Amino acid sequence: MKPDEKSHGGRPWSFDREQAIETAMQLFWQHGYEGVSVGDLTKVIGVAPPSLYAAFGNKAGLYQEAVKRYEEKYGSLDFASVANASSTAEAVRKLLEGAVRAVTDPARPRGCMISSGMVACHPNLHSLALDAAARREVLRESVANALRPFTKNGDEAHRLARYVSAILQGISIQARDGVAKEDLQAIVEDVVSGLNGRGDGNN
Amino acid sequence: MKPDEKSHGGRPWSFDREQAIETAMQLFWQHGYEGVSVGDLTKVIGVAPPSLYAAFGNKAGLYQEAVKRYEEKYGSLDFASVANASSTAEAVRKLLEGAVRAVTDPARPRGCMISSGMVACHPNLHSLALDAAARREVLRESVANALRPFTKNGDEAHRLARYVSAILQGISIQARDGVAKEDLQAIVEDVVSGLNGRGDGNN
DNA sequence: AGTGTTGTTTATTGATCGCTATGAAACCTG
DNA sequence: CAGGTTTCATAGCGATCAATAAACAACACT
Repeated sequence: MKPDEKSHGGRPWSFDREQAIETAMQLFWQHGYEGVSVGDLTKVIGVAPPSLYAAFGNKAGLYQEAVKRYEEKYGSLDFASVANASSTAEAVRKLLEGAVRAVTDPARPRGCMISSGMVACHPNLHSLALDAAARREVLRESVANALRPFTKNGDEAHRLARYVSAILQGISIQARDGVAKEDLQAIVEDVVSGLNGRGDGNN
Repeated sequence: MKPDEKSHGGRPWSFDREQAIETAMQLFWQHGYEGVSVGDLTKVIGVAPPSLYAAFGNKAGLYQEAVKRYEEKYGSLDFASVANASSTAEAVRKLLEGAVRAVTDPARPRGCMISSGMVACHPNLHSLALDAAARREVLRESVANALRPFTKNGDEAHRLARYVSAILQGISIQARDGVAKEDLQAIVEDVVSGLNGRGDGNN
């Protein structure tokens, strides 16, 4: 059984499941899967190993929950702001400016858990690497969907989305490296000015 | 003493130092520092731990040698081809096309050991992470130098170099994810066409 | 109160981590 | 060959890895 499920009696959980996931997410976000041990997790969460294993199965299970939480609460791009953009360039600017704000938020670990997470790992963790790649693919797909109204066809949307995704990944790595927010915004400016000058009839 | 240094007698090395570094580089390149154990290294290199430690000091020492070798033999961009470019856009195209060729070379691990290496790690390895960030910084600086002749001033070169570096990082991650070479080339096309249309007087 | 259920605590498990002490083996010089 | 030097392979170091067995503690229901 997991915390906060209805039970037929029994000792209550001594820790909040959501808060444990939040804490684990922060650690994995900052140091990666291989950079965080179960010992680190139990120490920071303030709970003994058996409780973690009872709640999440194993380390990978907790990681998956952490990534899920990240996607839901921190990792999503500002697709809403794209809706009322007046051009491709403006739409891309909205997306990228929101991403720059997110990856440089001083209240959070730097970078994006999806765009620059699980880039390389031990062969035993290959399935986790595949999952990470799949999440980047999903992210790219959602970018393509958001940009679709501004493109001639679906192919162009997908192509543009791959370009934008590359920028997101680069911005994420540079944010982790400590690059200043203004420098990341300058990248966005370069992207946008390139799109503006292209003359594709959508600006 | 290290392999291939002149000695006053003694048992010869049973393995070639350069080849050991090459093998280690392949492993670190593919799986990252934390994704490769000393056991993996000794197994693939075909040598017992004490020999590795005698030759390289410790795991991090071998890693540094591996990165050095990577930078010298695999990681450098094609700056020579930039020299005779006729515009900013053409110069950037040369750099990025060379990078796409490199990160998708079927004879090598995918991605770039610098651009998308050591992105996150355990706090104990923080110095290695700093080193990785510094190498990305050096790479960006060399891109700036290469593009300087095509820009109005140094600031513009640095700014453009950061943009190009972000693309390199994105391309590297996507290459690791298995994205097709043509799709990565399409990203380059988008970058170049953006630079061409910008009308900065250098195309 | 008594019973069943569930989570917690404590103390480990076997495996693997990075790394090394020891002594035999293989080379040079004389 | 003998003496000196250096690397080798064996074996194992303490520490940490992810994960768990067993016993205790805290709840709901009867």
